[in-house]
Amino acid sequence: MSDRYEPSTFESNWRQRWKDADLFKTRENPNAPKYYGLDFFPYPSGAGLSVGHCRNYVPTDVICRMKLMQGYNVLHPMGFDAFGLPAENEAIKRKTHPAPMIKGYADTYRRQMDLIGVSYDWSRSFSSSDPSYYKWTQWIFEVLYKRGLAYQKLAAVNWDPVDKTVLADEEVVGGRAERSGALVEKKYIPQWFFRITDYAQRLIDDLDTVEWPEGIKVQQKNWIGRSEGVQFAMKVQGTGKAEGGRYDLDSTEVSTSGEPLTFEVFTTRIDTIFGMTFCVLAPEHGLLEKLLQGVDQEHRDAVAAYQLAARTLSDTDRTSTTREKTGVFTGADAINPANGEAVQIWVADYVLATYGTGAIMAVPAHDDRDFDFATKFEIPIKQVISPDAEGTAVELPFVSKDGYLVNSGEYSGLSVAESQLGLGIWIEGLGIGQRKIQYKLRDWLISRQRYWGCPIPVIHTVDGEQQLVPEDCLPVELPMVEHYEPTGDGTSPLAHIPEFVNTTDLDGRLGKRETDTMGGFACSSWYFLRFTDPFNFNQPWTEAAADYWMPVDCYVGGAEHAVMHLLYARFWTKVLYDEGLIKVKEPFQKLHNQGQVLALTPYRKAREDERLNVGEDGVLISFKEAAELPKEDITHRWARMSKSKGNVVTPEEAVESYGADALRLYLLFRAPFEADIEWENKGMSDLGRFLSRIFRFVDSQRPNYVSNWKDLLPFEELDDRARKIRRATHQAIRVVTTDIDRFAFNTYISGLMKFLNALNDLTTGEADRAFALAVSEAIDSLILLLAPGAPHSADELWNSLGHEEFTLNLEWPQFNEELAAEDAVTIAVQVNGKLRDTFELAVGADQATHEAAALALPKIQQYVEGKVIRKVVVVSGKLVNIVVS
RNA sequence: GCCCGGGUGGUGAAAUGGUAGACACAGAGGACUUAAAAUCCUUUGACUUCGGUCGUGCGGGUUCGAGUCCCGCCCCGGGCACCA
Repeated sequence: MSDRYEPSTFESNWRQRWKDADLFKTRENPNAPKYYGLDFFPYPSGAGLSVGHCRNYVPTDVICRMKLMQGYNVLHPMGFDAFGLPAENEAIKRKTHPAPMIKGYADTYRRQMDLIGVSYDWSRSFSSSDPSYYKWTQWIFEVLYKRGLAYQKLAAVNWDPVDKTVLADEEVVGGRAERSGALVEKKYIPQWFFRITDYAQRLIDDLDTVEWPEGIKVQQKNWIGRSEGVQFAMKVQGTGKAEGGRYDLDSTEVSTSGEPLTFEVFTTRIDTIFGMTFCVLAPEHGLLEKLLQGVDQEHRDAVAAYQLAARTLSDTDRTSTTREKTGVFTGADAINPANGEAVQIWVADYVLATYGTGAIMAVPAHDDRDFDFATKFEIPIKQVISPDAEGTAVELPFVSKDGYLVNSGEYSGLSVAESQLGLGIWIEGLGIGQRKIQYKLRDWLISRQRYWGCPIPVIHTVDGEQQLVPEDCLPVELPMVEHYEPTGDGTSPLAHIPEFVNTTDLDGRLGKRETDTMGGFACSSWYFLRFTDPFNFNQPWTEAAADYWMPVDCYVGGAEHAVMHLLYARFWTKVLYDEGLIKVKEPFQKLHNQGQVLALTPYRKAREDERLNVGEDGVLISFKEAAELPKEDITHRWARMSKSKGNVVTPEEAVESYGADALRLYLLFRAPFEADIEWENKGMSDLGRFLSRIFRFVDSQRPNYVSNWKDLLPFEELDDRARKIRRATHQAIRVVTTDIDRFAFNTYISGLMKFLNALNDLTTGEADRAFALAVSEAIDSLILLLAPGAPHSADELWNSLGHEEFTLNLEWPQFNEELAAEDAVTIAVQVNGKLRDTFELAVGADQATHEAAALALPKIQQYVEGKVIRKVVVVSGKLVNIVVS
């Protein structure tokens, strides 16, 4: 063996030997605890992996390898999120079919993952587009359907009337189709939804039971958007007789049938109800049709025109915050139930039809949006909240909830909190409304009018009824066809394949299959369950397998999935729990988000005729281009590694030039796991040098190596040097074990470096028997502690000492607190909190000894002389602080 | 605008309220070498009258003691964005 790290001479050999030995096959020893380590389900893109993608695979691998050595049964699988739009678009571009294409890409991913030595059990691998997998995706769809959680309803899509196609939100720019330039319309077509809103509260509550980054939990909570408020009915003035109440509804400014028209509003600020000076209905509000019958022609036309405009505007533009508020008066008034005053009813698109009731009470004095609107349309503004109980007038809008009511009848003088409760109860007592909890969360739209996805297992009968495809007829297979491109009429390409569409229903009559497919997020919402039992032909998983392996102990991936994937997977897990199919309510016990890998990327200054996108201060150029331009025209910036930026370093390049273990250690060492890495190839050679130092150390100590040190060391009389070697060893075991457990991989590696430095310092001079035994323990420990991070090198080193086993099959070293303990510590001495001196003290000395020793120091006496000692703080084993005055 | 992260030497970074800068990189000096590479050793926060003084984005506070806790700001990154 060499005395340096020469990856080309051994790394690929070890990978072959691991493969031949089936080393990574999941072991299921009875009585052993389990550990389930999982990386996010990747979509295998044609660009292949970059070293950036390895950022999460390597740390998960390190922790799984350590857990295995610690005696756990480890499940560490990998598969591919193959269905979905990215794959289909790529296949269309390449004029090929997505199935073979994605298979090829997945093979590349697998080859690259193997190349860096990640210990995946490939025997459990699958793709979400495998019929044997999506059969069960459909089966779970049916579970949801039967529980009333999957339903079809009309929903708006962006429709391009020229290209006759459905557009994604990002394909609509300024209300026009990016490609055709046509004014985009909202088209209502039936779409499938999952009723995730039923689970809103549980999705909030159970976040308390998982160990996730706090930021991700907050993002999910914000997304679900719970708010507490009051929903109540408003009556339209003059549209009915008063029911003996306090309102004068006999006015006939607006007259219709005689039935009072009402609409509901939701507010979180019921305390401001006396400040309501108008109401706003969303342009899509259902009341408008009736309401308009009773108003004059002029108002009717204005509202109709406004509604038309709202319909053609894209959601993105409509909700742009920079846009000035728009709206029209309906000509009708409503009654404020709090004080009986008439308030104008307006229509404006700043009120969303899809949230709450699609109508609001507007209180311009205490709401920014209402204030803007009232100012523009010269609607009265009435202050009803004041920062103090005296009712001081303040600059409006005053939106703080820290205040007191004024001009609010009998509620004047109460605090916001008190009056919210009181007014809520009053409204309920009046029978016109109730306190209510609203969520921003919408139902999950899963329909895609696209080919490359999991077919929805529904049959539409001639009577227009829906039937589920019976379980024994699953999966509804995606037909292999040559043409699968979007069709131009807004329907799925599947709708144009008669052999697919035409079928018989459960009663033997002609029926039509559902032709929408499920969006990719459905497929990735349960794959972690399938990994527990991936080739079960009869069930999605066996109870025993899921009960044993679930939940995922450690789930690792990018923070960009903070909401969507993680929320959907949690939702499905809860539904499956409710159905009694699994025993966990949450799928992922611990979650970790890796930082990004950034690469230095060249940009050039914009030319005079060029306009840059917002937030950009240069034009992205290739490295080739950068080499040709004058230096002063180029700036380099750190940008996320991606093929489109041309700044990618591939695992192949890294392994070829620096070695897989050097790459792995560099990824671990360069920065904390959660932090971004600024990539530098040189960093890999730095870590390669560290590996070389280990090889050199082992090589130099080989003559002293005693392989059965374990049997002999306990009986050996140790001198000071041997004791120090053992201390360094056990301290290293302690720090490495805890660092890997707490996901601190950078300090894991620096712990190894420190250990090696200590060993190099301690292994000088003559070798005796005690030394040889202590060094042998140190060598074994060093190799084993290195093994999760640099498995090729560890196996090579272990082998070079005459051993046959794979390090992965060895036991993880245990540390002994007594051996790791220092016998003397350095005590810091402070005077008034400032460090003045230090001294050595035996471990375990009492407080009086600390204090006496500190005060005896000449330097300290100088500082204390002539002053009164007020107090002496002693932290045993750490410091003495003398407070003088 | 709101919500999350983060701001520590020349650089990447460490640090359960207890000696700030561990571990590396880069720099400087030296050893080995004909020379280079590789390797090894020493040194490296700033200032200093060599006694010390100052230092973790800024300003306050709590504490015997604050990078760490609290309050108010500034800057950078990310998420949400008219959700009533």
